[in-house]
Amino acid sequence: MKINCDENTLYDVAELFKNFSDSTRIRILYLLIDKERSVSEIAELLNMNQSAISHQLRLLKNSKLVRNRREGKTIYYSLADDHVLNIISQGIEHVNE
Amino acid sequence: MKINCDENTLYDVAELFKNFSDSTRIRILYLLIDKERSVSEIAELLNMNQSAISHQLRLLKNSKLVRNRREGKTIYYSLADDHVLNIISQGIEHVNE
DNA sequence: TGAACATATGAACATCTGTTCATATGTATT
DNA sequence: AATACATATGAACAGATGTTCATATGTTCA
Repeated sequence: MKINCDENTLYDVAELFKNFSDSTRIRILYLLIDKERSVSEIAELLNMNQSAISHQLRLLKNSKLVRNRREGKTIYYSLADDHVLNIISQGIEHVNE
Repeated sequence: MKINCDENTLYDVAELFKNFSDSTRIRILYLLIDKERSVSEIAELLNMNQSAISHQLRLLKNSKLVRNRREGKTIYYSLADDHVLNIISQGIEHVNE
């Protein structure tokens, strides 16, 4: 495999992986592989408070790894694209060896 | 793609990605894609001091992402396996879109 | 053995990060 | 409009992280 990229790209890559480097965020992303979920649902599943989840979702949103949509009072988050899934599954593969 | 893993695995995955989430470390890894390199060579290429590089190499070594071998006074580091390359190139791909 | 060189290591420090708490914003219902 | 509910946000705090400095370790060669 041939790779070529400049230094700025590598900074961006580091930023990208930062999203996956925290257990809360990666567990959130993992939950979203299944289906879209509301903030409170995620909070409950991870047994964490709503604010913590909300803060992390904002980071993921800013990095364009998740999207959201409002339905009444509830906001549903979902994965932005397949890349996210691919990155996570590659990580899981690496760990399971 | 179907994924199934337990919570502990996700913690490990977060640990794995932590290695790629710092620009110094990812630039080190990127340099090692080419070929093995000594600590001082890496330090010079990244324009950083030897100690900083050495500390980061230790982290990468502990995570088994790099290996090293001694040749006289010099210690050469290289990527541990293709996974590392795969993860980086996937990150670059994602960023270049 | 002593000097020179390459790397590793521990302590100290500043910065970054994740969580909590309190509260604000936005929506639905009465 | 008032209340209840879901989410977002800012401040504060503790703990983690990355770099630097000083120095230790390990190797080679004279």
